[in-house]
Amino acid sequence: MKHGISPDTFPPRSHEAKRVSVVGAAASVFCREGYAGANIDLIAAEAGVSRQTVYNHHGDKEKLFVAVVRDLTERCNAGIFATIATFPDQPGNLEADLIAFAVRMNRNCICNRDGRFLRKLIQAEGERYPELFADWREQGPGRTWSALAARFARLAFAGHLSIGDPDVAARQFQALVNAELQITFMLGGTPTEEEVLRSATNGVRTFLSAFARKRQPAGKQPVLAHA
Amino acid sequence: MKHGISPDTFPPRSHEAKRVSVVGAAASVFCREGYAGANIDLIAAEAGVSRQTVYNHHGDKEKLFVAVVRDLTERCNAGIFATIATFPDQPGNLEADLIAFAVRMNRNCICNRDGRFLRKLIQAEGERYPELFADWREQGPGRTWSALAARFARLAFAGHLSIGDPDVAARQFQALVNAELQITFMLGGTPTEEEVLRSATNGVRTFLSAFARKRQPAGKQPVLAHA
DNA sequence: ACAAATTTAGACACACTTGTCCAATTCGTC
DNA sequence: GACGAATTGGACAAGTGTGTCTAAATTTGT
Repeated sequence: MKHGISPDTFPPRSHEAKRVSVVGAAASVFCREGYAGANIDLIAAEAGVSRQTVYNHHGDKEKLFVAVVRDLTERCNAGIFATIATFPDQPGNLEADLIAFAVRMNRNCICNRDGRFLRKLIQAEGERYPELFADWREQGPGRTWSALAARFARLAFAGHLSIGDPDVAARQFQALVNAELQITFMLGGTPTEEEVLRSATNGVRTFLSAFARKRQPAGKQPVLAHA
Repeated sequence: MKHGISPDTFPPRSHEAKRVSVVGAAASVFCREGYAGANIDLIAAEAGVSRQTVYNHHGDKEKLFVAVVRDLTERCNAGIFATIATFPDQPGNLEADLIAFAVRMNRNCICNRDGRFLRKLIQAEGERYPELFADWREQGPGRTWSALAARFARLAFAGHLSIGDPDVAARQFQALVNAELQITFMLGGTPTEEEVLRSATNGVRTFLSAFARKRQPAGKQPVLAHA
């Protein structure tokens, strides 16, 4: 059964496939039940492997937890940076472009599986494993905020916005755009596409009301006059 | 020892005092360790009572957890409404008054012991006990948001602000004022007085930039020109 | 098809936790 | 000082979870 085209992708497939399957199931169970409440047997069952395989691959409950956090952190950061790369540097319609960007950010980074899981793990276990989340804090918020701030600074430099401190503006943008999703996030739920769009729309409009450039060529004001 | 003035407050003191002591210790341990990780022996030790006393008073781990949540919800809501009562209806200096209000809200409701504990319990166990947090959601966010929105509506009606939807404005006010505290909140920390003040100041300034009334008597613009 | 590595199911020891029971002690009240 | 209620510390059974071990079954590479 080694003739070129085999239905299973690769020789070392099952092994690696099981590893990621275990990490995925572990993320789900750790988030649902908390670290203390998580049960290795349940993780193994949910991953479709035996308990012994879990121990063979990751050795320990705590090591498995660390692997889960590292995995989530890595994928979440990648997603956030990929989305920041789609920031509208030369906006046609500033309001519409920023709303679309905010929706992308929410859908691909904040509300997706990895984002919700990582957020919950940080909230639940962040105090108990401070050193574990240190590199999340450095490479996550530490880098993404300034990356986003740089994009807003460029937008201001190009004359589309009037911003005092780009770091503050970036954080306030995020806060405004998620303002109406806080309670849903708190309870671990996933907001509907419509809720995301409405929160983003309201947030971007307020953001632009506050940061629209003060002096602009006559007759070329950005379109904000909906509400 | 029942003569009017006794050093210990009341006849039925020890009994009730122990009850609240247990609930307080339980809140602390449930938050630190999660429901599954919380240990009755540890709660008893932290409350300074024996394990049997915990069972005598609350009967069950789950009943104790419910008592903790009810207690926290009640006190938090009381604090929030008491603070909303101090909303500046007739502001002398709108910016300064709103900043002071935001700082009060943070210090007395969001960052204090009860606020942090309740938030963490909701985030950690909200999915697993949906019915338990139902009345929190109704009487907590459900009422406090509209109470705050009503205050902003009055402020707009009196001509101090130009607001489209008061509910949206109230949520965005909260989001802006806490924008720079999100990461600290996530990790369960307590921001410093200075961080609270800075976040509130930046948030209120942006809020007023967005919602300052559009037409105002000449020469009476609110003071926003710091940054 | 064969040999090596991996996976599996089950049993197992060990530790921990919950909730109960009970005798001894302490506390509040008269 | 004495009575009754509450509290304490400890022992206890039952259940659960972690991590290890083993022999059998399966999969993988050659």
